[in-house]
Amino acid sequence: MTLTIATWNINSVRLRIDLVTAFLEAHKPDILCLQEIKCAEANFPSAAFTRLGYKHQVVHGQKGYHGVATVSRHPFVDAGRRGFCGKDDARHVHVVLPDRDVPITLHNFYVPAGGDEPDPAVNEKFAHKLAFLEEMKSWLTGAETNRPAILVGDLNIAPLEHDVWSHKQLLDVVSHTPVETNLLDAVQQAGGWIDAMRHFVPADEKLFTWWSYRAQDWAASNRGRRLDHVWVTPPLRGRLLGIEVLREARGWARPSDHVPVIARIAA
DNA sequence: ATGGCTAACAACGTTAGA
Repeated sequence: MTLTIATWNINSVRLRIDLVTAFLEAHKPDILCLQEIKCAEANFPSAAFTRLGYKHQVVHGQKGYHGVATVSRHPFVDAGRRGFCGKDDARHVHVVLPDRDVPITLHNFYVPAGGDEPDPAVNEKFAHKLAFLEEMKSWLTGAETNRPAILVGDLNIAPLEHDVWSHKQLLDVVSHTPVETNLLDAVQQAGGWIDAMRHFVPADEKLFTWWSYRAQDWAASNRGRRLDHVWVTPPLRGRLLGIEVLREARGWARPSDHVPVIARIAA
């Protein structure tokens, strides 16, 4: 038995609902975690998911931008959401999945992008991003490490050299600056999280999940970044079966700039 | 080195993405 979990920054779930349903029909994950749904909860296209069997839905949305949702074919034991940095800007939701003995907690995150200037003194969006990560580090520490847990989402940081098309050229670019990559590493260490994507793909191999809309030819220039992540705690390490990055989705009609990442776990 | 694109909305420019 396999538990299949997909994560995808969809960049408007209403605009791209047909892409989402095509993806679900083709890949049939048990659970799909979406980021940047860009709608209020009342406007979430709930029926389209229910029609395909994803009737268990937890949505943390707001009008216009950000927003996350986790939809599933199987019921949740529990669910919740958390506001970070004293805001309720719809960047997190979690669900609890029944498992063999101890239930699995599944976090779905949309970390702030951080704006253009990588200096918290002059750019409050970057300061917010760093504060958000600090809060993640404190909150996800300790207890989680010994429990089965999964953390997915758009973390808006490409931590390793080969998570970007050019390490040197992106060292000063928000998403790959040392202050961000060091802080993300601290979040990971604090919770004992394992990078499930790099568990399967060697660190010296390029691995991207996002390609800018601004490229003339995204596939030819291939100036991507790995901004989307799947982490698991040690109790799930031995149950990791594989990771798939659906690169082809970037070439679909009117695509998101992010592609789905699919994780398979022995159930 | 720069510019390049896409989406939402009490919308036709602004804010946000990264």
